[in-house]
Order: sequence, then structure tokens, then C-alpha cells
Amino acid sequence: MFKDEYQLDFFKEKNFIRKLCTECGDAFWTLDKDMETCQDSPCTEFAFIDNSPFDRPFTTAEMRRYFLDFFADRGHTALERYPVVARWRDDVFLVHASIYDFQPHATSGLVEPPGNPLVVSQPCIRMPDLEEVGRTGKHMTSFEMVGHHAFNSEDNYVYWKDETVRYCHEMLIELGLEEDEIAYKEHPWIGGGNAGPSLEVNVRGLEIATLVFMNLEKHPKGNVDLNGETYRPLSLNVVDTGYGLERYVWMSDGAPTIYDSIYPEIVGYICEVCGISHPLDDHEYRYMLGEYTKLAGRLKKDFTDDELMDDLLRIMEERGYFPVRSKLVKQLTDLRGVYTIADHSRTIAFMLTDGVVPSNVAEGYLARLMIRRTLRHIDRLNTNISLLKVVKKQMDKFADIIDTSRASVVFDMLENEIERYRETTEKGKRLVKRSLKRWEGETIPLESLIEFYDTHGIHPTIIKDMADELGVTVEIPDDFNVLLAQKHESPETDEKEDFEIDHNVPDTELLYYEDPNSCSSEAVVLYSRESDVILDRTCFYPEGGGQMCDIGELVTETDTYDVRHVRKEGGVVVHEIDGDIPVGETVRCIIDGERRKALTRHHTATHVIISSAREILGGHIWQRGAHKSPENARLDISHHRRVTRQQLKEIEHRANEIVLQDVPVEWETLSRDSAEKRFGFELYQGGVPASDTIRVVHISDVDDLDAQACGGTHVNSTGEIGLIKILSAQRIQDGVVRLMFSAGMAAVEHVQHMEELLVDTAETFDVDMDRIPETAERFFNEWKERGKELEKLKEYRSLALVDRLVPGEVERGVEFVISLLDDIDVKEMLGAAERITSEEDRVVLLASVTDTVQLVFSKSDNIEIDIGEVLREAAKEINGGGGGTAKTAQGGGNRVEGAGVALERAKKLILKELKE
RNA sequence: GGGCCCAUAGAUCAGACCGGAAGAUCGCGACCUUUGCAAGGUUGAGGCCGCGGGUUCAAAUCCCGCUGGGUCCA
Repeated sequence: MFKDEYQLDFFKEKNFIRKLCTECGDAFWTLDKDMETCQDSPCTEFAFIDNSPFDRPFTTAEMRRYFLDFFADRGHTALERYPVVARWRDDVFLVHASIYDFQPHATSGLVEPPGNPLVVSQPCIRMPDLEEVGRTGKHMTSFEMVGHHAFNSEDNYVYWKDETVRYCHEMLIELGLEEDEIAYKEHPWIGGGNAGPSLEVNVRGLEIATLVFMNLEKHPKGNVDLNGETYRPLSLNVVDTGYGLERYVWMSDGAPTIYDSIYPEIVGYICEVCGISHPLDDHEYRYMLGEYTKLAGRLKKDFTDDELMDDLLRIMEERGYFPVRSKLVKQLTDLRGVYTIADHSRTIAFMLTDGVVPSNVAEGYLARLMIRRTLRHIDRLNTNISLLKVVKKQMDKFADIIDTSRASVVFDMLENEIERYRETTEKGKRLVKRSLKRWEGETIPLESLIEFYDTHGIHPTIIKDMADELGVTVEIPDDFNVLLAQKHESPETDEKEDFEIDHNVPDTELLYYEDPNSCSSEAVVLYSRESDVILDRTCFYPEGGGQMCDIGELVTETDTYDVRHVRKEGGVVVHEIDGDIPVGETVRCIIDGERRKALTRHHTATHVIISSAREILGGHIWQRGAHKSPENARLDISHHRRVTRQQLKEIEHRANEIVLQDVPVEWETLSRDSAEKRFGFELYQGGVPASDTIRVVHISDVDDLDAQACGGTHVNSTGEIGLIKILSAQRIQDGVVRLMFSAGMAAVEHVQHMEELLVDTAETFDVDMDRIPETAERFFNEWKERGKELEKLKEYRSLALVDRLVPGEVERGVEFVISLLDDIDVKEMLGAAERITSEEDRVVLLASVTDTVQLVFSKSDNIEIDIGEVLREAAKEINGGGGGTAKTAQGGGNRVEGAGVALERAKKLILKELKE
């Protein structure tokens, strides 16, 4: 694939030769004619451990600085890193690579990149290799990817393959590598709808860079076939490189594992607290660990695998060391936990400081997953090390790249998560303990194992620990995660097809921005079909930004049409009307002004509420969604705890303060780049617009209260909003709170409605409004008391009933107590009946008539008849049924006239039964 | 965004599959035993069975909706 793409001038100049790896068969370029493998693991063993090819060891900070300076010196714009949570994208949660920063709009050519060429050291988070962390010595869930990127368009060539490889090569040599130990491996790259040739840069068993040359995009009519899909050339050719910063640091100091290279103090701290010995200055130990890492890199096996341990022991013995196998396994198992905690804590630090709120959805869930995994590892190590402290240490160590300004909220979130984890495991353990009894001496069905984890979050390892004590066998299959995934497999949902009109008309001039107060305008019809009308200009606001559209009328000289809905397709506004207007006609747009005003107030009020909420609850508050209708608005915000009533009051108070200050609301159109520089990604509270320019709305540039990219309509100053009243706060998901509020007249109407409820209630209670709570409480308590009294009375009445009914008629030695009663409670009948039949040789047949019939039959224990069957049979007379215990049955029916007959029939049945 | 689970006394949970008088344990109150404490015994209080509909003679239990919580996956 792309075979011809790799014939670079640079390779020719230097006399690189193209070889095939004897292990994997892939092609690679090298200066060493004797090189046989592609220099990546597993084909090549790590050959830099305690044997660095670099001139000197670097710290991460030094290495980052080196990279950025190297490329800045060569004309690249060095950028600040982006957050690890990809707020500017709706297709992914986390940043996986440096190029993510510039997708989709810079890579598609829609938006100018913030530099060209540019370089950035971007923290990335990758979860797929989760299981490998701590086991292979090289996998991490978070790392910095240094990327130098160039965006080549037709009229602006920056640089492409040849120059890219030259930069890379020059830098590696500068770091101290011999040029004949570098292998450039051909590696076609496909992903995310794009594709292109790519080179992997491998040295001594480690892939230290990937140079991707994106020049194709997936397209149904493309002329390039790749894996059964067709691709076509991109208008923009993008150089996408990635250098794993930590790998360079690791290679520079040759530590036994990457974790010991990047954060040795953290690893040391965890070992110390957990009482695990990790003597890296001990020759034997250090040698063992290094050899282990090499083996793991080549074999991709777990150290509990016999084969790997055999190899490791053999290598050790060759060197003259004779470790005990079981001790070694334990050592490596513990160490894996330590490394995992170290790795995960750094990822957690990145996520939380960049504003991820742990929850059960989206990136919040990924954060929770990391936290819970870490806590599980802590539990397994049987220590009480504080995750909070480890995360804090990571934040301190990497303060140069981690934002520590929101530390207190981060710790609060973490504490909350730890608390929840404890609660869940406690609860889970109780549940498991109860359930385990069922399988005493047996093996738990796999199904139940999956269910415990899936619905209750109890990991199989926890169950195993508990089950051992209770004599229940637990077998965790290796493919547990696969089975779990299968359970979640669901049919692919059909992607929604957009009904786009093929109109071919110019973008509509949007009058609602120029004058938000104007409710009418003249326009010409450019397109009209099936009640969809497009005008050259309009004052109708189309649905968007969570704001409902305007409705109103289009008036021609002869007719008036209702505008029922307005939507936007690209730059064109489409009006849906009840009828058709010929193209070329002049119309007057008239919008429903009151509705527009209400929507506008609610929209600005939403900005005010966000800003107040950020002030009261903290800077981690982020808009997760919003909707504005004429009656009210709802705003979903990210927050890790329930919002208390006190906090709601404070937010409401602050919001109304802003209204009373009558702050001007301004908007301006800025270039994307300068807008981001000035306001940060907080701009994109409501989503990211797909354009090079951004309409920024800000409530005040004096206090810098709030600035957002926003296409909605706004009032001129906050005073116009009027009253803002928060109606409710509900937690719609973990980590997401929905605030409902209304503004202006809608808020006044709401308050009036609430008052009405109070007035009505006060009237019913016949008390003053402010005494409603105590009165309601009193009534409720009295109501409960009455209920209890009533119970007692019924008890007495059933006693009285016994006296009234006994003795009954005796037939065949059985005393029949039969009575057709008027409106007696079932409970009373039951009480009486059971009292009567507590003596031998008695049968009680009672019926109570209201608008239906209730039956209670009972018999003494010494009479052997199926009283339930008797009742069922008898109930047929009253069109009903029933049943009960061996001694007493109850039932009923709705044919009131049949009540007497039913009792007769029951008696006959019993007599018949007794005869036999 | 999707799946699964839960809601019963102050707490932890039975009861639900299969409709028929709301239970257990701990905790709480009183009394007994004890010099006192711990413990034990006797006894009592404490429930809109989350809310609203439906089915049924009858619903904690079955069905639907809502609310609150948990959990897994993307």
C-alpha cells in the first residue's frame, strides 16, 4: 500500500536501503545493511535499558522544552497545550493525539490553524491499553504527544514528507543517536475517515515517533481503494507527527520501566507507604526488572505465565542470580499494582484539573472508571494509601503542565468519588454475601458474576475474595471483559438522514442580529416548494443554540401565511408556512414579538445563570445543554454534587443582582483564533460553531462576567430580563444538574401561580399563609394518629363480632357460623373469623356487602377441607374469586344479589365434603 | 446516548417469581436482673411499602407512567 509514496529524496541522498523485517515482513528503511528486523517490539528486543543511546538523561520538562525549542527554531509556532477533554469536538471525549487539537475544522480547511507549521506537546489519554499498564513496562494511560504539524493547501505549501523526515532525523542525531540505528518503517495509516502513507520511527525496540501524511479522505466516489473502502484526495494535505515524550525521557535514562523513568518519586512513595521493596540500586533486582520488561515487550505475556517466568529465571541464572520463583511472582504482582496506581493517578490529575466531572456518562464515566480501577488496585495491595495524596503529588510534580488552580474542587470531587466507591463496595459486599449462600459448595454461575458487575459494579475479583471464605468457587474466565461487551452489543442505530433541500440560493441575510428588536421586514422569495420558503433576508430567528424559533406571518399583497417553524440549513434560513408563495414575490415578515421577547430574555438569562453558577459553585461548571422556550428555560450544568437549596438561592440572588446592575450585553464577531486566545475554551459552553469567525456575546467587558460563542438573540442590557426565578434543580445524571428557570413576565406568572397554590391551601386549612407548614404537619400527624385509633377500634369491633355470631348452628358435629354482614371491613371479619376457628370443629362463612361483596371463610385446624376451593366455588355466585391459606380464605365478587346464595352454596359444599 | 438493577420501620434487609391481615435483625424507649458497666430477659414505640394511574372482589406484590438513587457500556 502506498508503495511509491516512500521514495523520498532524503532516503536517496543518504543511501538508505529498503529492507523487509525478518519477523513481521514489513518494509523499513535503514542505513545499516545488516539490520534484519524493523526495530519495533516485538520484532526487536528493547536495547536501551541501562544502555541509553542518548547523550544525557532528560527530565520530562527538559525534554518538552527541547522539542518545542527545536521546532520553534525551525519556524514552527509553539502552542500551549489543549485540555485533555476535547470540548471542541462532538465525536470524541478525550484527546488521543496532538492532531485532535486541530480536528475537525483546521484539518478540513474550514478554519485557519493557530500556526503553520506548528508544534505542541499535548497531554493525551488513551484507555484501550488499560490492561497493559504496569505489566509491560511501557504502556501508560496518559502521555504527552509532541506533534509538529503542517497544513498544505493548493496555494500554501508548507512542507511534506521529505522535510518531515529530515526534521525528525536531524533531531534524533542531535539527541545522540547513531544514524544507522534508526529504522523508518512503512506503515499505511487509516483512521477517522482519513488515510495516507506513514512512517514509524523505531530505535532499539521502541517506536519513538509516527510520521503520518494525511492526504486522503473516505468518499463513496473516491478512486483509491483501501480495505474495501474508497478514498479520494484531500484538498488539504496534513503532516501529522507524534513523538511520545515519555518514551524519549525513558530512552534517555534507560530505567527498567517507563514508570521508574517518568515519576520515580511517586513510585517510591507508593512503595514506601505500601511496604513494598523496590531497590533499584540493587544490581540483581534492577537487572531482573529490566530483563522482565524486555521479555514482556517481546512476548506480550503476563508474568504469571509459566513460560515467561521460565525465561526470566533462565536469564537470571545465566547471569548468576537464583531468585525464588514464587517470591518473584509476588514481587512483580505488587509492583504492577504500584505502577498502575502511579500511572492512573496522573491520568486522574489530568482529567479532573481539565474540568472532567466524574459521572456515569461520557468522559465523566471514563474518569470514574480510572478512579475506581485505581481504588481497586489500592485495595488489592491491602494498604490504606490515600489516593488523594498520590494525585496531589502528581499535580505537584507536573505543575508545569497540570493546572493546579482548581485543586480544591478536584479534591472535593475525588473525595466524593472515593466515598461513593466505598459505599458501592460495602453495599455490594453485603449483597454478594447474601447471594453467596445460594451456591454454598458450588461454583457461581458466570451469568451471576456478570450481573454482579454489570448492575451493581462489583468486580469479580472482589467476589472471589469473599467467596473463598464462604466455600463457594469462583471462576473468572480470561475473556470476562469480552463476555461483558457481548452483553452490551446492540444493533447499530441508523444514522439520521438529513433532509437537506437542494436549493442553490445564496446565504440568507440575518436581520435579527442587526436589530434584535425589529419584528418586521421586507424580503423577496428566492425559493418555494412544499411549504418551505427561503427569502433573501429575514428577521425570523431559526431554531438553534437551544433557542426555539420565531413564529409569525409572511404577508404578500393578497395573502397572509402562517410561519409555523423556521430552521437553518447551512447559511440559509428555511421558513415552513401553510401554503406556497411564488418565487420572486415580495413579502413582509412579521414575527410574534411577545414570543421573541420572551425567548430573548430567557436566552440572556441563561448566560446570567451560568455565570452566577460558576461564581457560586466553581469554575468546573460547564454547560452540558440548554433549551429556551417562551415560558421557561432549562440549563444543564456539570457538577459533582447535588445543588443544595441554599446554593440555588445564592445563584438566584446573584443572577438577579446582575439584572439589577443593568449591565450592557454586547456582541462582536472575532476570528476563531483571537476569540480563543482572549476567552479560552470557556467560549464553547453552548457548543462549537463550524466557522472561522465566531460571534462572541459578553455580558460585560468590565467585570468579564461571561463570554460565549452564541448565535442566539439577546437583550441590550441585563435590566431588560426582569425577574429571574429558578423553578427547580434536578440531577438528570450523575454529574449533571438541570436548572429550570424563567425570566421576565414568565417568572412573574410563575410566582403568581405559586402564590395561588399557597392561598388555596391556606383557605382549605383556614389559616394564615405563613402557618401552612406547621398546620400541614399537624394535620398529617393527626391523620396518622386517627389511622392508629381506627385500627384499634376495628380490633374491638371484631371482638364484638365474635360475641354476636357465636354460637352458630351445629350440623354433623361442626358448628357453622354463617353471616351476611353489612359493610364490615375485611380485617374485622378476618380477626373475628380466626378467633372463632381457634376452637375446634368450627367453620366460619362471612360475607360483607357494600357495592361489592367481600368473603371471609375460615375453618378450625381439625377440619380437613380445602377452604380456598370452597370459597372459589362459592364466589362464582357473585362473579368473583379468591383464595388464601390453609386455614383462612378470602375473596369477593361484584354481583351483590348473589351474596346469600354464595354462603348457602359454600355450606352445602362443605357438608358434601364432610360426608365423604 | 443505550442497557441493567434498586426504592418496605432510624439503619440493614425479607416478603414480590406464584396478589389474599406488613415482617426479621440491629438501633431507640420502659421495666426486670446487676453495686456499676458490659451482657441478658420482658415489653413497647416506630410504616402514605417512593409518587401517580391501571388491572382485580382484593395490589407492597402484576402492568404503565413519573421521581429519586445505583451500576455497566460507548
